[in-house]
Amino acid sequence: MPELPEVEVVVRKLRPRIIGRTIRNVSIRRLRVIAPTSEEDLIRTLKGTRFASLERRGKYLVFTLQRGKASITLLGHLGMSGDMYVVPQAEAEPKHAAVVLLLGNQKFIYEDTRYFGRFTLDTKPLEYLGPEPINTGFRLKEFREALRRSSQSIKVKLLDQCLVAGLGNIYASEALFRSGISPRLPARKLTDAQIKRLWQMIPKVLKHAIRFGTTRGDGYIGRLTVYDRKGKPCRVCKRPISRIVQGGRSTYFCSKCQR
DNA sequence: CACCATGTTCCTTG
DNA sequence: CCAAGGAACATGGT
Repeated sequence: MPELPEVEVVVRKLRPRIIGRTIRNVSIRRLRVIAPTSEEDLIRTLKGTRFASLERRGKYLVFTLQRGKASITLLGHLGMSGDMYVVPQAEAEPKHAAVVLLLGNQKFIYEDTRYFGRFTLDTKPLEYLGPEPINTGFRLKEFREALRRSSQSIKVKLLDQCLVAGLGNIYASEALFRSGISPRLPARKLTDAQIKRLWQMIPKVLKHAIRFGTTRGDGYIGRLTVYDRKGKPCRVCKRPISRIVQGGRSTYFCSKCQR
């Protein structure tokens, strides 16, 4: 999926194109993405409302809609392969359109090849999210205490959205590389210095990705330091990058630079 | 055909 | 009860 940086880029582009616009019609092309909301409920709730705001929370898109004075929250998530954008009403729809909203002469498209994402009225997932790693709320003390309480490997722990919201498989590897920490190290074994370094690097890695892009835009994966570079020379020491599996997912790292 | 993929949730196991 | 591990979800790329 798009991780925090990719979601942030989608939100920034989407925001000016939808704010103030009214939803004239709602078309659900794949029921799974609106669960647990029902099709009837979603259509009835959204039709005739106006987009008032759009914010990002972790990897979620939080839409606020208004109908008169009443306010409605709609939660979006891009799963592994989702995207949301606005196109002219006449434009052909993508093969894997999941939800289409008619906005007068334009339409909002949520497309998702694998349909792992969400477009729903159920906002429960937001309650379990940890702090935002950029802008506000990411405190060193809380981060340190949470790591102390876990025996999971630090790489797997970083994917826990309760710890910090928005890191995914790519940026977890990237942040650990830049912090010089082995992904296999149990979270509770990190030294205070390592924790501080990781706490500092997480926002840096994410902000850098928002600014320069990595996995989106033209489908091109830009300058990632370690992710997907198995066997290629470490950009720092030239030794080949390793790939291991943790929690069923790939981790890339440099066994020399990361202890 | 085999294996891999930016995520989350549910079920099983210990 | 809790933590950890693995499968499932669905489609496509190599």
